[in-house]
Amino acid sequence: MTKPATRKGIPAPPPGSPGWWESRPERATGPRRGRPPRSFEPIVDAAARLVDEGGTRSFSMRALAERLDTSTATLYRHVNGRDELMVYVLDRLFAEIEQATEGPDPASWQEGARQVALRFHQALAQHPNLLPLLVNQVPVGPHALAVRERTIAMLIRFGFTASLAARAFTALAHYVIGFAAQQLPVEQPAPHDPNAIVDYYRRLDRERYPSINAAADDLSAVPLETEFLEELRFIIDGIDRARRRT
Amino acid sequence: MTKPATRKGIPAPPPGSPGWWESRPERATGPRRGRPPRSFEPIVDAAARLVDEGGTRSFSMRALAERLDTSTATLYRHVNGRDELMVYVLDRLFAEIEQATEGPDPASWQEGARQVALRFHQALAQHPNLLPLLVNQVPVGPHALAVRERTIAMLIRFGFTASLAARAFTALAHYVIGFAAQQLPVEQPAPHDPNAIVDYYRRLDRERYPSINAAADDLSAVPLETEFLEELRFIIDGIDRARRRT
DNA sequence: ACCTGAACACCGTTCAAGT
DNA sequence: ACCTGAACACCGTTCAAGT
Repeated sequence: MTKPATRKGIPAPPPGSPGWWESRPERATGPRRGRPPRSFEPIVDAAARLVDEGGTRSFSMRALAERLDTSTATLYRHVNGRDELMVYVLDRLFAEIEQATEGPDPASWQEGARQVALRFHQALAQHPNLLPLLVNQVPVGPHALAVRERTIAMLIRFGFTASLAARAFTALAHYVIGFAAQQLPVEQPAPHDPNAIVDYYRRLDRERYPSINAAADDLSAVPLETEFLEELRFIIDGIDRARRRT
Repeated sequence: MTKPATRKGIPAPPPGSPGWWESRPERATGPRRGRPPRSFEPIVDAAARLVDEGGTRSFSMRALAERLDTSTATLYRHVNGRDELMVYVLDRLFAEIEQATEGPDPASWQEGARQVALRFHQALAQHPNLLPLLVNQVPVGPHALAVRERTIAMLIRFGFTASLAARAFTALAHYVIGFAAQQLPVEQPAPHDPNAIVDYYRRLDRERYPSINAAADDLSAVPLETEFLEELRFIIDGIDRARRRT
């Protein structure tokens, strides 16, 4: 576990004793500006780091307060609660994806769609512990909206109707999220063996599960990103067929 | 909240007082059989019902013990812990999906694939609170394996290679799970307005998000299952193109 | 042999009381 | 004005002690 070490054994000097105020960290050095020194953004920063390291499950307001050398009650003066905090932690993920939608148009819309989906997948693969935040939460933070807007606009420039473009974007997002949910090692600090599930399939009774067995050998040889791209091609090809129909 | 009413105000008769043993519920009426009266299965049953009603987040071993009129310590004599319990609760979902894979072969593999995916989707729509159990858990319970085996076997009978059949099944599962994660109201006992997100999009600055706005009107008119089926067609059409290449 | 009250080490959130 | 210790009402899990 990556829980920060407790300070329980090392109590801070009691209030009033010499130097107790100096021991408070991150004191504003100058006069107060518009924002207090430990305002919203640094809290989200620290929360994102904690979730990245230990997962949403082990994340706690107490651990966050500890990391920021403050109390949970102080956190609640800047943030409306754990759930709200997680909304902003999730938008941090889309800041990384946003880059993939910048720059000039790709050679084809297929290439553009592939790039956004792949970048989304890679961002999740790099921060798998953020995935649970995508369950029951359509990302509507500013970075998430930017990714959505630019991708749909790109498809429209390539001749998509607005409604098919939106449907295509959503289908891609659904696939990326489902893939991550099933294939990425979420909140398992123990070393995650990607072949464990294939081994499990292979050890199954061959008579009872002949087709699963027949496919298991093939599955094990393929790296995760190849599998992602092969399945992704299904969707992009299917979108292409729908586009030709319009 | 659907938490069962606490018995705190109404303590059971103290051990030793007359009739205290009789107040214990579900006592085996006959002699003990191989299994104790409150063994694994009834515990999973009750757990599945609790998760269905209140979600994984509000589910607790204490609430489960209360519902079964026993103590948490007793639960731990039959079950290895909350996580193990959730594995078996999830397999309950696949028992419902299994039916869709029984019976004679469909007219086409497309029809068969569509049916399994739709049934999976409908099972999740009926039990949305089970969805978080699909994050980071490839379902390997007996019913989940049966669905996997029969679907892959069906595709093989229609001329698929084993590896393409497995990839197709996985792609469909990923899509269904991702769709459910984003579109189904998970653990929100408050009335969930499916148009809320579309309204949110429509209220966005039209200059900053012109493409999102252009698509929003179309999205709102379509019922959830239609959207599911339209996106599903992308994948099935894409699988078809891959099949023709082999 | 089987069960459980009570404990242990945690949670998210709030508020009276401090400076 | 700003901060926080301590409390409240919870968790999952364990174990000594009961019958």
